[in-house]
Amino acid sequence: MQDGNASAVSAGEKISGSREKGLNRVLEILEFLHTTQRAIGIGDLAKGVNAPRSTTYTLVRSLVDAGLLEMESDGNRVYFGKKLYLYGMDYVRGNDLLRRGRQEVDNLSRETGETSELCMLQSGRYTIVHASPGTRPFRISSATGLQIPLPWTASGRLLLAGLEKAEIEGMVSDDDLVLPDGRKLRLDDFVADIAKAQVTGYCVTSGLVDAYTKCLAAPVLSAPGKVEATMCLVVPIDTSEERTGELIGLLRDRAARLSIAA
Amino acid sequence: MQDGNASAVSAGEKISGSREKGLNRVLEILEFLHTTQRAIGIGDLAKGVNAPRSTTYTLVRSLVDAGLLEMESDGNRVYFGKKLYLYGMDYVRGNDLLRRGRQEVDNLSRETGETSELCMLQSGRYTIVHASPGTRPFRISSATGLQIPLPWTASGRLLLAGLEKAEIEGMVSDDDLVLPDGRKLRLDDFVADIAKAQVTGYCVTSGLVDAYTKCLAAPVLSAPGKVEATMCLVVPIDTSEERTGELIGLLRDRAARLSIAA
DNA sequence: TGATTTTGTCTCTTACAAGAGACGAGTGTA
DNA sequence: TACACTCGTCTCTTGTAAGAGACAAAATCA
Repeated sequence: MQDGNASAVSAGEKISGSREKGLNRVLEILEFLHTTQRAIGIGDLAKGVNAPRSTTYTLVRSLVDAGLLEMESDGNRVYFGKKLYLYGMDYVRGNDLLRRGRQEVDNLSRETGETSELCMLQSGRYTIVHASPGTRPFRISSATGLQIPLPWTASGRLLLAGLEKAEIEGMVSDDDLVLPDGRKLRLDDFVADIAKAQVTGYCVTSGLVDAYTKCLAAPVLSAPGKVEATMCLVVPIDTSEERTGELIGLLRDRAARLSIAA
Repeated sequence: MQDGNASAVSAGEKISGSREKGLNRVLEILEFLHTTQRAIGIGDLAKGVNAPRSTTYTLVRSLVDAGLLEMESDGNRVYFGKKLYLYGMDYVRGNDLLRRGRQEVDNLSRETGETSELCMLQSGRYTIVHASPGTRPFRISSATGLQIPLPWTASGRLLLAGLEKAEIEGMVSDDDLVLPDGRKLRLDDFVADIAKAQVTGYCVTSGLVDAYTKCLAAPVLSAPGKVEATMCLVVPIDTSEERTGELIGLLRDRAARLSIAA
């Protein structure tokens, strides 16, 4: 319900930018930096998150002092800091699934030569948590941390397994149902896909995110029925039936291996 | 000057806990979780950071919603969340030195079999940014993210190269000068060590952190004279002169390689 | 079983942080 | 040389978030 805050960089946001809580501003700043993926001047940052300049200066100073952000050597632009890296490593350490998942993904893409990813739900959004590029001449795009509408992906269909239709509806906006090429998915079809994927224990989508790839995904379970993550392979759309089948088998095997330990 | 906030879990903190800014509370919470290295109940968390319970609940909810923290499945305890991991990866991506440094460290410990580390200053504190365990039967302790008083380490002597004595004094508390075994270092000796290390271009300390290891370190420069990081090897204290020399040579070579690109 | 602590939620007050805006010092650019 | 920027710092006001505390419900203990 109130996850709207995180989602939009500057969406509705009510009428004006009345008095906003400092912490929220900070969360917006972090999210903004995450999307820009580069250091940015404080003035621009203020514009970007739609915050008053004076406030932004104050907050950024706090964050820099704390080490969550770092000032570029030019003394103006800022980006993520070492502290966030350390906290992130703490997260990895405390999270078996992620640690082992990264490993498996790296193995998988080395063995198959295909792009491989570990995906999870991140506050209601589909997120590529770790990606390994594979060895194809054309590097199939996909960066760690990227967030994509659930209906565009095979993993999305697995991650929502077991949820009520109403819940699914709540997590998918109308925009999400519009594919990159302009086609519009029907929510009912999406829900049906999810149910089907849950039964078959894997999912394949073709030409959804772009016209040249298909996506194979298998679920990683934390408890019977509870999908914690997915592993997936992104392969050229003209990959043969046979090889696709092999890859799915391999993928399901590795995903199942990840599922073993709680 | 005001880095005191991060250092002490519950130190002086002035008389009472008058009205504290939400953001600061959050920073304390993160730091607290970083030191405990495990999920913790919200009540305990409030105690730990010395914050009112009601406030803590509010802040934690915000952070969980934002994905910076995650609620354990028991629905009470919290720990770092996926978002922090993603931000951390952004940091790595945007930071050539760290990315390549991790690589070099991993290589180095594989080649030598010794524990190897990449270290940096983190808001005035010595921090092990990345560590690779080596293959010795006794795993020499050292975890990523660990913070240690500067005077206890060889790297510390290199990282402070070029600073004025006054600056050094400001970054080193009296407690920092007391070694784990109770011996007390003289500040002047420490300052002298730093000057010497700068000239020789490497540093070796024996039996400082513990009686069984010595630490070899070499500086990574971001600009002529500016020490950005150090690489170091932690080896048994009885390692021969000859092998120590070899290792230092190797270390300096790799550190220099890291120094090349800005 | 009742006594005691802990947990999560709510309400109300006021101390104080967020924000508006002014300012002087830089930096282009016409 | 003026003009139009942006940058970093300050001051003052007021809307509001931090905090104290009360509660019911759940858990823990004896």
